[in-house]
Amino acid sequence: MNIAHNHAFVSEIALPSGAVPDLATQPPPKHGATVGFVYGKLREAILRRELGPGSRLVESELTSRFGVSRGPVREALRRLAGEGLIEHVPNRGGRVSKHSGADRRELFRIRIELEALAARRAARNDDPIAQAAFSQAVLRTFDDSPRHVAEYVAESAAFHEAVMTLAGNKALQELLGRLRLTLVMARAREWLSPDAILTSLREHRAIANAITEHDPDAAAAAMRAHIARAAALALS
Amino acid sequence: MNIAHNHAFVSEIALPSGAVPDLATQPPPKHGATVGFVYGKLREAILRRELGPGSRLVESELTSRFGVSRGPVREALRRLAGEGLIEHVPNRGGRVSKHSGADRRELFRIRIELEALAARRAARNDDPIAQAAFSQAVLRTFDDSPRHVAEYVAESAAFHEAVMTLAGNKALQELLGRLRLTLVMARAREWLSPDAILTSLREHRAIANAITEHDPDAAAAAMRAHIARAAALALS
DNA sequence: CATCACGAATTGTTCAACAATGTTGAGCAC
DNA sequence: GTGCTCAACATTGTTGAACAATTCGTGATG
Repeated sequence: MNIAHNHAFVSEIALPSGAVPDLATQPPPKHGATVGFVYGKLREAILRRELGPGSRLVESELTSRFGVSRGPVREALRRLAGEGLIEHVPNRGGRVSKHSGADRRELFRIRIELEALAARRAARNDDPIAQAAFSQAVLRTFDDSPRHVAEYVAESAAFHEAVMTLAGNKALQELLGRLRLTLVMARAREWLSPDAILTSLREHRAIANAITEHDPDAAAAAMRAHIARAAALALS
Repeated sequence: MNIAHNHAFVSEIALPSGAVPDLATQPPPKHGATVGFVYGKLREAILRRELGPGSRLVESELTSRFGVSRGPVREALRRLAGEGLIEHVPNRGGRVSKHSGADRRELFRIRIELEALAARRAARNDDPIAQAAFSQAVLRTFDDSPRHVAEYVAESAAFHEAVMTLAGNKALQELLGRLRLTLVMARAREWLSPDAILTSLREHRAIANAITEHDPDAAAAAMRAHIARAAALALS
């Protein structure tokens, strides 16, 4: 076997410097956490693009790199495959998924519908406790001070999370979480300008207002517009 | 351990007669198909309610019953858990999921949005080949002769499949397939009267017409109405 | 009656082996 | 050189046995 093949895990990674990812160093945690450990590490590596699209994920590589046995590795791979982050071909193992532009557009179309549904349901929620929690959670949205990109990415995730929570649809939350959109969103830094951040922030505000004013249609429409605009930016 | 516990797989099943499910008899198929085999058998048993909600799924039981080792069984269980058919509690194993009425309503709300999106996208598709395939696939819809429930369930699934295909959104198709709604739909026999079948059929027709006439809004609206009505029936 | 230790049942993980499949590359015919 | 066959080789799929860790019921103990 040739060199490139044997060192796939290292050689196919596109890293700025030659540093090998520190996937190996940590000790695998307690009993019952091994699968999650491997899953999390791989997921991170994929989202960070340390494992680029198309990279092979060879079980023996992973076992030695993480210091765990094949069982948990296989289960972690199955899980990643179930979420679409890797593709699994029988007898040929897993590779990190590649996503075409069309794929990403499809994903955003779905996300628009699901998030709009969440906004609509959230606006319909009349539980005062949940409402209070929501207001609390979206407080930051009404702060105009500038943020760094990383800050805003986290803030935005929290906002959408809050809407989802107020919507009170567990299945929806779970589904959206599993949507491979993570792959696209992970590159938010690349297209989020200070201007774009401000626009997004204002849109968040409009959505939050529509929700607290119990206007489902307005909330859904605002959310639609918000995601559609973000999608256009992300897909450009 | 007590009797009920050791025989959980059999004793907790709600079967009309005392017949033991024939899960054991078949030989596990070829290399590379073991996980899928176990997964499929379990999925079937769950959808058939041979494994009722709350039933425990003990690994050792399954290994002996299917004649495979724990590895594939665990992977099949993880997969079922990923799709929400079973719940997996660390160190306590899997149980068949129970779904509350609220859960089912949530699922239908999601399905309405996703199917409406599919109908809208399908109506927008202007590829003549795909259109021809669609027309071909939905031909049966325009046949008024009566059907048995089982026939119609399959026919309906094919119809929605055809819409999804014409929509050309793989992610959507996959997502909807994974939606635990299978659990609810599996009991369609119970609430599908001949009248309900006729109504559904006419709705399918309306949807198909809107799609072939390239009217996205009408198609989406018709699909919404169709699913909403079916949901109301299924949730009653 | 609370609680605590014990043990059985079960899951989580490891390890070593082998079977089945896919891939590669060298040699061979054309 | 091109295309083919075929035999290593790499990798996945599965098995089986073992052991560690965790949960839970139960009975002893205070």
